[in-house]
Amino acid sequence: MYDAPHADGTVGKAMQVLDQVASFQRPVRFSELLANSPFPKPTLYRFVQTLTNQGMLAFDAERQTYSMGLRLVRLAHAAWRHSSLASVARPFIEALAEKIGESIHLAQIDNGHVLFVDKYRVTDKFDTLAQAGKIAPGYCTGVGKVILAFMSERAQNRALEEQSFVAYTPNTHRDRTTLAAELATIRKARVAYDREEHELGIISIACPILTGQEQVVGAVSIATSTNRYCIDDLNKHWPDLRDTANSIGAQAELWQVPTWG
Amino acid sequence: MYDAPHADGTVGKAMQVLDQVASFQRPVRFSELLANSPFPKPTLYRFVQTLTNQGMLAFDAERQTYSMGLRLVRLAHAAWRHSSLASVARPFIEALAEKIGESIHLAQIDNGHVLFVDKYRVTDKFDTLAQAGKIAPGYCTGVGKVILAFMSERAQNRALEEQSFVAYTPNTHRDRTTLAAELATIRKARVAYDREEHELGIISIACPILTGQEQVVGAVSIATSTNRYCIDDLNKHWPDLRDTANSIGAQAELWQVPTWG
DNA sequence: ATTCTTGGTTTCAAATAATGAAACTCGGTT
DNA sequence: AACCGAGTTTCATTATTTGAAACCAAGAAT
Repeated sequence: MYDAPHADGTVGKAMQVLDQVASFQRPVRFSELLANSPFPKPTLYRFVQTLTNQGMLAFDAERQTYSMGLRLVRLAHAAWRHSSLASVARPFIEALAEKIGESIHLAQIDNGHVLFVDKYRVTDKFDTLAQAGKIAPGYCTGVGKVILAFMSERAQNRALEEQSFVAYTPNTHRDRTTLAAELATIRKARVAYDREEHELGIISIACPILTGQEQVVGAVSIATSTNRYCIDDLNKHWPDLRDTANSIGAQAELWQVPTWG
Repeated sequence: MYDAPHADGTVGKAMQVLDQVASFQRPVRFSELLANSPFPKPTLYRFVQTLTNQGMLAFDAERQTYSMGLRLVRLAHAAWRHSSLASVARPFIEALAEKIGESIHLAQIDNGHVLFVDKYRVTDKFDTLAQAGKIAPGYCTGVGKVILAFMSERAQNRALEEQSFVAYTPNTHRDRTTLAAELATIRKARVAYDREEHELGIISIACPILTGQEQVVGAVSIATSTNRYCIDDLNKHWPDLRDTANSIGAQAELWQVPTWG
């Protein structure tokens, strides 16, 4: 077996339980958790208790179900402001969105996953938490592919290793080889396209957000629907998108210093 | 001393550390944490290590600082959708905002704290994470006071007990007695006002969100600036605000059942 | 150069907390 | 009345956490 996300101590196990609860996309009963848990009944029981006490989980006594706790919202607020690109990126994204009038996505890497940290929709402007925090597969989204393409070889391998390829649409990559080929191309071209690979009717163009030393920290994309535009149309926005990505990258490096103002 | 959020086990302590990092509103060095930590150096060190491994904290090697980790954003996404009123409340808030054209706030209680879970600004519509997750003092905001007023006596006492009164403006309540008097009034009137008690120039009107059994689950408010409107103007919107709050309360109870659709 | 500090990391035996098999409780069956 | 199944508690065993002390590296002071 591979190195696995080996539990570091009790805390690690507890976080594992948190993840498990989150993975059900709905309130969940203890017995359901137990069914796919590596932990024996009393152990799991105590974890769930503790986490509920701590406000990391919420227990609905009425329905005897657990869901994620509000304390997480409080903590995530800080995370979003200090560890995500979103706060730095907002003005740039806003400017870009105003200019071209399409939805803009901002994504980051979280432990191999592509994590959406912000979203600007033309219709209702920023729509953060409803969309942010969502995770998406890396191999079939614009932002995901461009991030993968610019990862270090080591990190890329690790990410691809544990990737299982689900065919969301006829265009979705089905295995590692075809994907690897495209990633190489993307790295050269410095731009990635999603040609209805994740959802039929949705296409996007994505650019990497890089540090001075060419380290990927995230990606921005313009997404649209095929009944409005085609890839070639999106391509016209490439210079703007690239500039936005660069500005965000530059700004991200400058920041951090005055974070404690 | 009072009952304190007594650590339940190792996990509880780790969460305490998370809170501590969040409480600094900026990336923080290990030594700074150590300075106000109840834990001895190696213990704290290991917690911080573990949490970083787990993605609950993020370590900036460059600057040797810790901040909140992105994993929290992912987890909070689920929390927000399943445990907060926000997802249920959105359509109602949106409707109200459209109708009256002022900012709407939605707040909930998280372990005694008033937690903002959503915010709709006229200018840029929803602005969730930038504002949501923020905590605000209960005794000097509209939503806070109305929530306190409708709490059970026990819960209210506990909340007030540990409240320290900071005088943000000349209008802020300075002690428990004057506040208690107003809370009684609020409970009767079923509406609370913030008369520039938290920030000069900002006033608001707030209604409680109640369950069928008159349990507070949160509050909605309309906020505006004194150079646009006065309390009397806000009062004209009271019926609309009350109706919105009631609708949200009703809807919140209906929901939960089909959460797993 | 050499010594002192300060901030961070590691060791290791003792103290503590987590563990899980089994037993128990409590509604709701059969 | 016996029987479930889901949830909860016990308690002796085991594994983890704990923290005093020692260590290390890199600046600052001598």
